[in-house]
Amino acid sequence: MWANLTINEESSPIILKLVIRFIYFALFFKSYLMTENLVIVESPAKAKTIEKFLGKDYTVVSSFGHIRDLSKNKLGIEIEKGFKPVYEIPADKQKVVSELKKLAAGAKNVWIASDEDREGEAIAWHLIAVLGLDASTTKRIVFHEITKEAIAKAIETPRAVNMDLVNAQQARRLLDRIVGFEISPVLWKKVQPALSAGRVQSVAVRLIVDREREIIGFAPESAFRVTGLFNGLNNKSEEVILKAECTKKFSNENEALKLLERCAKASFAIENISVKPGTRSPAPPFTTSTLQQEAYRKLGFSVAQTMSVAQKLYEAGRITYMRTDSTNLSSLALNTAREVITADYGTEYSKTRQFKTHAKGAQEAHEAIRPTYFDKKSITGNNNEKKLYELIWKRAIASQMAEAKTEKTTITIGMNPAAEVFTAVGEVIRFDGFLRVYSESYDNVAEDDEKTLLPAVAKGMSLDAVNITATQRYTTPPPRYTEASLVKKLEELGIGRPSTYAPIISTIQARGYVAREDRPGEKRILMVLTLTGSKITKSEKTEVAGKEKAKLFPKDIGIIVNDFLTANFPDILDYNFTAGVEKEFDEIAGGDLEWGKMLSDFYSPFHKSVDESLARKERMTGNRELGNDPATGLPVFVKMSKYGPVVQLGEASPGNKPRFANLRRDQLLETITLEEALVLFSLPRSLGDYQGSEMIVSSGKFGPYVRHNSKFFSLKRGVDDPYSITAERAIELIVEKLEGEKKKVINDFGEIQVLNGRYGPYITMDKNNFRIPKGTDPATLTKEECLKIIEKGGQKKKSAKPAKKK
DNA sequence: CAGTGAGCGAGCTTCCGCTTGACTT
Repeated sequence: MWANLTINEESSPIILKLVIRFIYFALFFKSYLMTENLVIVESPAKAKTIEKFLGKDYTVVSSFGHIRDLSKNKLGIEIEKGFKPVYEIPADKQKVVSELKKLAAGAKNVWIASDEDREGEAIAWHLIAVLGLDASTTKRIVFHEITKEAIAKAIETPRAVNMDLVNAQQARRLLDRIVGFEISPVLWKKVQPALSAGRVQSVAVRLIVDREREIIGFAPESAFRVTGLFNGLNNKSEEVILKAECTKKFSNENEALKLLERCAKASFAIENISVKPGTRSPAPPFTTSTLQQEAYRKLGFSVAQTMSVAQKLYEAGRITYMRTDSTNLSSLALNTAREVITADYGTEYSKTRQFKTHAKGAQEAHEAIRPTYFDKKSITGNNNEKKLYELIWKRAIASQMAEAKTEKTTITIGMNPAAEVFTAVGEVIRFDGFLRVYSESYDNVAEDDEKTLLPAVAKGMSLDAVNITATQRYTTPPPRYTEASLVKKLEELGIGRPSTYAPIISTIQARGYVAREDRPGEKRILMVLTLTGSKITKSEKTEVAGKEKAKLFPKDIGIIVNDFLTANFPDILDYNFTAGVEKEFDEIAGGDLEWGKMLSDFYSPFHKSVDESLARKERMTGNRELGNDPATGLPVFVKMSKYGPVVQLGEASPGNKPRFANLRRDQLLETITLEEALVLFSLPRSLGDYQGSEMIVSSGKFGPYVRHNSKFFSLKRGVDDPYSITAERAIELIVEKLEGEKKKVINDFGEIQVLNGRYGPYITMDKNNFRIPKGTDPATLTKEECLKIIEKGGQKKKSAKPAKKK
């Protein structure tokens, strides 16, 4: 859009200024006078592309998504007037709207080309209303792919706005507003201020809380897994080595020992060899959700990071739209993919196919995510952009390639006298097909599950056991969600949309309901029995269990809110609630249900439970009594205080303030024990003297610290623990920080200092920092030179601090 | 830069889905 041209007039010479003004003027007139046809789409990048296809008679502009919404701070629904919505133009949309109004007034025809889904139809309807267009002459057009043919076809077949679809959107919007704006205030009263609830976020939190409880309740069981290493001579007299696993697992050490004893006296031979051909098919091209999952697994991107990199690629014209639930590819894409595959890999590698979209509630307004031009294997850009682009390219290309042909071989080794059998499974790829380009990653793949090529052996061949090992294995609880696996689960449940997956993840963290955390895990001892020759030895092995990296953990406030909501609003917290209302939205869209009726049927029972939950007196604090402190005999409680989860020693009474201590990050009100709680009262504690002053370790506003000589030294997160830190380690921290501070000072002129900072050397005076010009050696700067730099830098606007949220 | 933790009451918080820039260090 011309208004988005950013040329800095101030810094240009006068002649250039005039030229720039002329260009603005010309563009202004082009839009006003010469526009036969004004086409409005949702995204500015899309507008740019389409304008190229449509030629000079068309001006294509963007609405930047929705232009009107329910009022920001009030409910915005007149419930007693049959759920009449009160729409407003948000402050940040005023400018777009007034520009669109001007353009529309000067155009002969207005074409509205918002997406062909519920939201897009509503955008079209709002545009007609807000821009004051004539609904009977405004042309509503749609296309699912941005190709010349699709756009030309759309222009030939305009239609009117589909009011049923608009009403389905209004029902969705109002339902979400009612749920969010009626339940959230209940939480402010019953739990804590500034909390929130909603159809989507509350279920997302529930998934994480429910999963955590499964993990808490999980009792690991152990079994013994027996593997053998065999050797023998094949019919070419070559020595072969074969690793095989016993098909049976043994529930205890004694049973495993019994098998090993039998193995010691047994002989082994190959009982059977089975070879089965198989195929593997490529995954569909990316949707938003699968892109987020794979970018997380293969590139380690967070969900938000994936979206911001993808946005860059989209704006640069490298990929198609990145917020989509469709696996569809345009016929143009199918053809160019085929050409690239045939040219690069040969005809036998090409297999053109279209994938069906399985996602629940998919609206398929766009194509799948794919490269705009398949012949571009890589692009210029920063590293992340390159990596994500290549991932998208490979996935889309692979989706149009032939299946891989595999051969799975299973060798069965029998014992004589017969007891158990061992099997070795190997897989070879006979034709790589799409695997030549791309193989999909999966969550939670067992590390020793890899299948390899097996040696050439024949049925009946006798084998010797080099060794046979029985290793204790523990069952593992269901995995905690990562950002990406949560998105996958939400999509399966039909909850949330491609444009909201990333915001959902950030909302539930911003509210403090869940947090992305690591856990070091705990060492666990495994029993190992080994048979070598005829001797059985017993040994131990350790493994780390429960180690977590960047997983979503529920926090106490999330658990309390979740329990309150599931108790008071079970229907809305039901995993199938969205699926149910989506069905009704579909009925509204099909003209089979009146949207006002749907809302009123929902509202009466819902509003009743809002009133009932408010009427109950008690507040939710997660209060739990753990027992009595053996030292003082006082009762020990845990609960959610105004500032977070605490343990409390003794009851509060007039004149007696009980002791409080914060829970640690990795503790929950629900699971903390009396012993663990009592440890929390051991802070602040003395670590003895260092250089004649006492070291006191405690935990403050910014986490645990050591205080020495009235200076503070933070403990290292994930390394040090205030309850167990030793004096030696504390001294290390003190020395390290003091030395670092020494290095930080390059030159000290009193009120002016030259310092080494995170972003390199800088000058500081009166708490204001100034950048040192490139090419200047900071060590040689004199006080006068520093003053000059400060004077120059002082002219720049003092940067306003970002608004602080408390 | 290194606590708070009760209760009262003013005034504030909040939803989901479409879209991009703002904004720093």
